[in-house]
Amino acid sequence: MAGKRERIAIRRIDNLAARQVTFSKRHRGLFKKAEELSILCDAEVGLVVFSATGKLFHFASSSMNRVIDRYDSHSKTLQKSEAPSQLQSHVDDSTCARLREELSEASLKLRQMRGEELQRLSVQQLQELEKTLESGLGSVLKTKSQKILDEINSLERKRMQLIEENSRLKEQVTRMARMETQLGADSEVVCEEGQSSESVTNASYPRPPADTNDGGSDTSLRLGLPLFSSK
Amino acid sequence: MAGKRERIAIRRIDNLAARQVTFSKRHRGLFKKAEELSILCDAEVGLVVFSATGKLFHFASSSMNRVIDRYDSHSKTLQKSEAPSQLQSHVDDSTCARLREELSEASLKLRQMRGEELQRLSVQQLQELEKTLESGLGSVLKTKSQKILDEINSLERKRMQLIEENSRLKEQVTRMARMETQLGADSEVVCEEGQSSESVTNASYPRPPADTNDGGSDTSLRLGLPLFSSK
DNA sequence: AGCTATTAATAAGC
DNA sequence: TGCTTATTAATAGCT
Repeated sequence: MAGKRERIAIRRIDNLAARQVTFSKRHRGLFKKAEELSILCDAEVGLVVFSATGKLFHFASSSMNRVIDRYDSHSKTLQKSEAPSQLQSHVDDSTCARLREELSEASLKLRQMRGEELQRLSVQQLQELEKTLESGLGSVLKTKSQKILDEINSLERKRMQLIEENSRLKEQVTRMARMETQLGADSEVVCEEGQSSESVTNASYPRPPADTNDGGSDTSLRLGLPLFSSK
Repeated sequence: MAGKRERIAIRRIDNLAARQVTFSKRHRGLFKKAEELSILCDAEVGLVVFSATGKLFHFASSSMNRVIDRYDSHSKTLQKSEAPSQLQSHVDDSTCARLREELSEASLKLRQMRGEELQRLSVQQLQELEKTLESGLGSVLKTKSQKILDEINSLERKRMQLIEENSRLKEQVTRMARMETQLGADSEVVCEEGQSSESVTNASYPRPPADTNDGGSDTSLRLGLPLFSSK
């Protein structure tokens, strides 16, 4: 009854509860280490963390304001010549309040689309959300399919060009070899390192421009839709 | 040829060289963990460290300015005595700008989750989005199933209560009818409009409280998950 | 800078 | 949220 721990990948933890537990554990660890560093090594440390739910945690070996000031003066050669009463832009508070409201609403919707905080929704609302998600998922799959198709086509085009070029080169090599032969046996020049003309096909070329994304790790791309969409 | 490590006390390391070495090791560890926390737990993290020699190191999951702004606006709830030259509340422009930024970012994400503006995303990003949507959809379906189940159970309970009450009433009616008969045939009082005792079972009751949601239009609720989830 | 012996952090499970 | 344990990760003391 204990920890069968496996190393976890460093990517957003999907499960809400697990994410919160991990946050609680790791944020303690992080703050502890921050404090230790500041004490052991006589460093000035400032650490600010906002949890996914917006809660604020902070630590500063001296004071946060001091750390921030020092940070600003270090990173900024940018002038702060705004001392006088800046009257210009001054967006009023109501605008800001509205922005806050809109933002919190958008955040809630995002969390709900990720499957969190659904309890308060009615069956009707859940139904709508479901429809939205399904439709969104459909678009994503379609777009992904299209992009992959495009990529395949592009690669195919490049391949054909290379094959063509390859043929030309091969022909040229053959021609030159024949000329060599006709000129008599002077000295080996063309096929120096045992590279026969047949192997030209497999010779390595410089990488095609861009698309260096080999990403050899993921062969499990689920397309989820007919590759050749009917659009 | 290796580490006989003893646990060290957390106090300033006197030896300069040792202190610098420890700083170099620990500060890397600290930044790594800060980044991991921000990724794993979807937290916004800002970390600033000045070494004893005055060198600056910093990390921010978003941007340092953003973290500092957010920190300020959080802690600002306490102090009002600032900016003497200006009208007090005056949430400064940078806060507002940050809000705007966050809002537009959230909106974009929302649109993308709904299947819009996907063209700029890479296949990798689309893949991530797909996973998020699928996971969200799963949660929605699960929640919906649960709510529907709850509703069914609730209705069933109410039905049973009504049946019970109905039985009682039926019995009472029968008893009263019998009394009528015994008292002789004075005049018809109980069953005035040809409503026989048998029909009581089908009599209309006032609607059960709440749950007036008849919603007769949608009989196509797709649950999409086993109704009896195993969670 | 590298290299281990050890300690510290922490993923899972209650 | 707190506790426990199996494992992995960080790192103190040397070279």
